Amino acid sequence: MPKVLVVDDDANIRELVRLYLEDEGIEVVQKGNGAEALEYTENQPPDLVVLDIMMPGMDGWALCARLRELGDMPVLMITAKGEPADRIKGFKLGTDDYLVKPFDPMELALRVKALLKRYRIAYSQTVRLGDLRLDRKSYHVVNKDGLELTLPMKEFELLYKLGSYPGQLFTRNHLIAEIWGIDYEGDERTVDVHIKRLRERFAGHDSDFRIVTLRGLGYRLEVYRD
Amino acid sequence: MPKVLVVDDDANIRELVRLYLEDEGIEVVQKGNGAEALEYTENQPPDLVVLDIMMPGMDGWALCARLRELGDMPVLMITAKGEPADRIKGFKLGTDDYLVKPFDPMELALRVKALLKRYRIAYSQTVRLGDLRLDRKSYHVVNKDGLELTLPMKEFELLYKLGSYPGQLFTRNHLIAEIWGIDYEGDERTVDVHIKRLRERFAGHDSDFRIVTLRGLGYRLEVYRD
DNA sequence: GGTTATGTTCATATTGAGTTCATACAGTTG
DNA sequence: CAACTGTATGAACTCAATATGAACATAACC
Repeated sequence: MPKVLVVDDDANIRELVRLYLEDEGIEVVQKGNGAEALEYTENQPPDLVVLDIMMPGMDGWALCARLRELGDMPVLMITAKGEPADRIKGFKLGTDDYLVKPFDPMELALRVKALLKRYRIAYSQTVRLGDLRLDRKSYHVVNKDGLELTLPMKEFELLYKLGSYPGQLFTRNHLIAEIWGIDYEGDERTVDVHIKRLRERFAGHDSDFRIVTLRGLGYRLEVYRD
Repeated sequence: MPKVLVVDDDANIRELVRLYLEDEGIEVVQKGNGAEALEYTENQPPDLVVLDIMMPGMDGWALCARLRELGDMPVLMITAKGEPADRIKGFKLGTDDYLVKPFDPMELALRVKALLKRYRIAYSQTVRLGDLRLDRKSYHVVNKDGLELTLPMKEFELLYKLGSYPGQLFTRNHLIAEIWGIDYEGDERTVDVHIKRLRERFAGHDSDFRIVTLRGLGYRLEVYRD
């Protein structure tokens, strides 16, 4: 899950951006000023920065350069200035893309995704399991013939998680922490039940994968074909 | 109906682009080389140009500049080169957006639409749902037989939004942000009520679509026929 | 002003995803 | 091959999320 740092003094805009990016399965961290953004980036550099160039008492261009020194990540600029001169200056400094206010948040999301893709930052909305495709946008499982299957949320998340790292072992705790949240208080056996349901759901489809139990350890998904 | 000129030496790519743009209600004119593109533009300048920068025996950048002299329309560049230097050059010449080959034609269509919107080029916003057509200009829903149905604004916006991205999941938050505005303070359940009204409104018409609930997630519109 | 159309809120009914539980089964170990 | 431990499974149960009907509020219209 890629992490995007959004730097803007306007909390409304930050929230707007967060909403749209999170819908795309992108983690969003918000900072309201350059100092906080720099401090955060020093410790935990994000994968990409969305930066409003016009913030009070701050040189956005300098901030951009400093951020890139720290993390060397792509930066998408937001600017209210539409003058070509400014845009060019931004690009010279190494901005990777820009948007002019007021912008369509959907377009922002599209551009962020395009940047992540261009910079090959691990990010995929979809997971492929043989002929199956898990689409996180629609929570659909689609097979090659276009047959669709809608899974309940937990089942989908579980299969998606397992399928994201085929062959890798996941302990119940790990799965619970990822899907149910770190503060889940319920029974570990719940995972078993969802695994069971996934298994029987894909039993007839002479599957492209199977979920293997590692006794005493957890589960692992194995893909047959590719 | 906006008109877009597509300039590329590869007829396959031109066709691909045409297909996707026409689906969006955009008229497409194709030219295979710069000379033809210039000649056409002199007489009937299009609203926007999609231009492949890498064509044999031709300086794409010069062509871009010449086209803009003639019509001063936005230009979307397609390029196989990903180097920053080239991108900057493109932007200096006044390119408004660009895509790197190989590109997702859907994304191209999205960007073209965004550009048209940004440049306030009249663009009838319609969405097709099977035999239904949602016309955002009149807030009318028209079926194949020409029967019209005027929806209340919120219902229309909701159906329009869902129908713009069929199959895609929309959270309530997302829908509220888009339709009611980011600072809407009201109840999330309001969305449910409008969904319900849409459902019963189109219940009898053995519909072209249906709105599916994804429990815990949101809603999704599914189209049956096309 | 009266009337209708639209939008929102609220109370209640309904659903089904998620969880728990009891039991059966399977793998492991001495 | 017991005895034990971990997992599978079917079914019951729970409860939050959604659907729904209706009241209410507000804007548009005549």
